[in-house]
Amino acid sequence: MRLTFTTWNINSVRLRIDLVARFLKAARPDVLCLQETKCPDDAFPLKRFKRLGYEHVALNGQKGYHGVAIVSRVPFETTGIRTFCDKVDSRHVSVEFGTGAGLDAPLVLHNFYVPAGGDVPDPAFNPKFAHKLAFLDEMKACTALHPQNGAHHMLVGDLNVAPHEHDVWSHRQMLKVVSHTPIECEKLLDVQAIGGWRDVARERIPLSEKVYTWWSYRAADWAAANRGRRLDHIWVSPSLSARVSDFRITQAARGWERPSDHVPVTASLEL
DNA sequence: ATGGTCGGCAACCGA
Repeated sequence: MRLTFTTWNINSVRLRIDLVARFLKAARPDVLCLQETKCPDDAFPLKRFKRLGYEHVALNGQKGYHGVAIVSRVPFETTGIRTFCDKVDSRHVSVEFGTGAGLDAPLVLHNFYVPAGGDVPDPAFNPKFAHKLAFLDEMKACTALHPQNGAHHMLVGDLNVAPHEHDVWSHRQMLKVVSHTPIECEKLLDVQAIGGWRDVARERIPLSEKVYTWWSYRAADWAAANRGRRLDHIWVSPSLSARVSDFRITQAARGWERPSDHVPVTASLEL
């Protein structure tokens, strides 16, 4: 069977629910992982997702900031929420799909919203950057994110780091800009390496090619400037690497009316 | 070199 997964930082799920519906009707992923829902769980637009065919929902929201959600057409069996850096921030939710749906092994899916880290790339002067680095250190130390048993694993989300040279529009001009500083790139790649994760985008698109999933709201013309960054990621365990049959970035969504500054990133797996 | 724009929620904070 084929399962399709999308990750999208929606920057308010309530404000942009019509854009979500537009994407879901066109792309029909089986599973949608959202970040920055900015929505308490009791205000999440459940009915709209149900009408669209997404009846299974795992929520970790909070008022005003952050917030993650997984909505699915396929039932999942268990859900989990992890906290990092002793904060109650809603930055993680996971679900496990069982073999009942036709998979040859269970599949654990982690959805993350890593802290953005503020503006000043020095942890001694900027507590938000210190928090981001500590968050990445905790991800590295988290054994649940070191997939090594018989299950399949995926880790998706807005990781707020563009780790490779061509994950940003200008490596040279971004070296001191939070999201592409050497220390956070190294830490994110450490999380990836210790878990044995495969970066789906970079397994399919050469490192020499520019790839972006985010374009700033502050550009007068985002498409003309094209000063993007690849902040949104889909990682899979080695057991799934050869089963990825499609990967796409829906860049057109950045040009929709009142868009998120992030676009949907989608991978299909043959399970 | 600097400031540029969003969303939440009601003055700024976070991005």
